[in-house]
Amino acid sequence: MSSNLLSVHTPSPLPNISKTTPLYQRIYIPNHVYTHPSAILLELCTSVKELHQILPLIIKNGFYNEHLFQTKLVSLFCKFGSMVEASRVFDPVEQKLDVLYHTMLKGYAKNSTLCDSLKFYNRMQKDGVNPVVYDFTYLLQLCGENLELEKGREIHGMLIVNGFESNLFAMTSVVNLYAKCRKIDDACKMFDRMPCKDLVSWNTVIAGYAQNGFARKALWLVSDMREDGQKADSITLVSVLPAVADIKGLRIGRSIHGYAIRSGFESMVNVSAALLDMYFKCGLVETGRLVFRRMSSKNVVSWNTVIDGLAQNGESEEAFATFLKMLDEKVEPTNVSMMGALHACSNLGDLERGRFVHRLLDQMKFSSNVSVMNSLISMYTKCKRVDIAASVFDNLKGKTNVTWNAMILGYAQNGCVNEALDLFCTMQSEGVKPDSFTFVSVITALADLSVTRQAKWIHGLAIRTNMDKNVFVATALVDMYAKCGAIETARELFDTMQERHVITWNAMIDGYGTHGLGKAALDLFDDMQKEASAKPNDTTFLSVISACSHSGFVEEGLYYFKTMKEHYGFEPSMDHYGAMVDLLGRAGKLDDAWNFIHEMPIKPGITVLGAMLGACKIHKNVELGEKAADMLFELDPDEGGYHVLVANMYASASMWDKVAKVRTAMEKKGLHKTPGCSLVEWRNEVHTFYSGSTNHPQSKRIYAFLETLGDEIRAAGYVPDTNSIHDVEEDVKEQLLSSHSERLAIAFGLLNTRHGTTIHIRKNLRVCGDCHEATKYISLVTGREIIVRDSQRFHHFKNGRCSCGDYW
DNA sequence: ATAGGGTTAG
Repeated sequence: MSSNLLSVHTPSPLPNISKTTPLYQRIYIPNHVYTHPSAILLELCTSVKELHQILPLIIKNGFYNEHLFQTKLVSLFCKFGSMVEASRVFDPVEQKLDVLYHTMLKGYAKNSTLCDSLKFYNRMQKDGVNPVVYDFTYLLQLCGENLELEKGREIHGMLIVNGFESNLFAMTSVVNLYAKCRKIDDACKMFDRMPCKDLVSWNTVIAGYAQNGFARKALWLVSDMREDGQKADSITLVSVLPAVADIKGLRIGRSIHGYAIRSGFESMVNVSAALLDMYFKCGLVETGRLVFRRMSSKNVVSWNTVIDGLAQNGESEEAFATFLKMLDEKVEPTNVSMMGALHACSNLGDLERGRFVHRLLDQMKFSSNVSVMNSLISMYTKCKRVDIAASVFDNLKGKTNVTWNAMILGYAQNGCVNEALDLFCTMQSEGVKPDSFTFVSVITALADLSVTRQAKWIHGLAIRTNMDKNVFVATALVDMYAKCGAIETARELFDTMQERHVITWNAMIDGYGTHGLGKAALDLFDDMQKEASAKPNDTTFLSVISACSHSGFVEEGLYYFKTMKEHYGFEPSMDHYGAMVDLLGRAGKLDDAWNFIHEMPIKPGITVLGAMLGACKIHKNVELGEKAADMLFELDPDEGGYHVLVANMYASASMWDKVAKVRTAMEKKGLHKTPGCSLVEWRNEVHTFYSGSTNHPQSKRIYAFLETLGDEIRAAGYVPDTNSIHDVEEDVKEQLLSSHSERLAIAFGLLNTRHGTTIHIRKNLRVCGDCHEATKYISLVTGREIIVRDSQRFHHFKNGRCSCGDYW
């Protein structure tokens, strides 16, 4: 027996004794009323072990057969989670009081399965004990937690049989049961039937609506509740604030905050955490910071909320710094803290700090927490290290469907389509059911690949598993078809969707944009503005502006940029500025683009300067191009593509010494030109061609065909643009150009498909000017339609013209 | 009897 348990003679830990305390629990000491020491000892117990140490004392004093001691013992064993010990006390009792049964039932409900609890309930009935309200509330709570709707309905029935139909407590539990089982209409019906309602029942139904996605209804109920004469308490606030966050109802959120301050609930950690979360979800970072700073008491939850809130609002540097500050202030991090820190590292793409968190969570024994490990996998894939992610994945025990999804998505986002598909199959063979997340990941991977056959396969699978009803999945399908060049199919799917989300509209608008169908994109955007269910967001405007850019709609682009800022109040991001520079630059308004860059309120980033450089290359403006390149390389982009762009710009102006300089600089930095690669699908197989490659089985035939084709298109008026090549003879230059990967792929397609078949090509880089010109003529002389998807957009070649109108 | 930070999607 531990010494502190024996030192009960000090009066301080004694519970107060009231007039209703049974006499046999008291002993009399002159001038003082004290509880019997054995009872006090029981009160002080905190574990089964300590309880066993007290037991001999109780037996020695002859209290073991006292009903109250028996009940207390059972209740304590139940509290400590040991139903075996509780039964050991319960079973031998000969004359069991009803209260002993009720205590046992509570124990079962808290510690055991629903099945065991119901078994005990049946035994209790057989023994002739009448159930009390609490028996039902505990059983219903258990049903709610385990989403056991059918069993819950049975208990609801039993409760009516026993006459508790209008009991406040019982009915509140019933309302809670239906709400938890996502039967909010039933919950509401029961709530309406309640003859009188108190704060708890109002809170229950409010939380029910909030958790079932009916945010506005939840907010309505709060005012109904106040009309009913109930004052919102901290639980009401904590229940309703997530609903405010759901609908980004800042105004109502602020007024709730005001009420929290006036009523004094704001000082409660859980209330202020809910407020914090609401502000971050509404995007009010500054207010979030303020609330956090003002919090008089912070706990782990408050820290975690701020860390993740910052990460979600693009303040990942600050999020990570906050995580470190939390460690510094000796707040013990939880799994949620680790996930927040990993989230920040993912956003930053910072492998170094990501690895630091990995080491930390190994030390702190979080490696067995699946959720943390899922975030870890995601972090490594976002930092482009699928290899490390895969090793974490392989070694992880107790994978959930989320783990599989994170890994499949990781592969998909890193261009490892085959690995993603393989894992998708393995997942199913191991009996893990793919969900909407899985489908979105796989569809994204296939969109990248643009293989029609596989596109149809996953679409079919989505239909068979009823996944196509999910908005995210359906949107991914729309995006995939658009990326496969099947823009009409994408639109058909879009039109048949029952529910459309902002992202659905964005995907379709973007699809039209990349196909050069600017008019269709803008028409759709008009439709969207008429639709009440989908409000445009900042991404919508990015798609709209880039659609204008691809179609040369300069005026319209400028108009929508203005509308976005002034009418919709969206602050332009770096991507928006990039799209605007692209819009002006592509259209040849290089000076306007350059001025635009200088008038930007933020420092131009890589996307902006890259767009400027690209425009300078197209329009052969070396002077501005050099300036843009200088600013760009100061930002140190780790991509070889920009150097190649500069080199090509100099080449097209025949400035060969400068070309050589850029090449040397590239070598020094260890950057390489990404080799050009084109894919074409034929007879259920994907054929890959690299620039100048001769390893294809049909290689000889292809090159021979290209030569005759070359003669034909030259006869039709094609003039090779050999300006961009130096150091070799004219005929070799022409040969080099005609062996670009897309030409090989096109030749292969023409040779192997029937006349009239459209040829689909997928290229990893931007189509070069000469190939673009040549393909126009090829479409003319062969009478074939050729669709090329390059890294920027689609080109539909038909009758000697391209859909991009030479805007690309 | 009521709530309470969180893992994968564009």
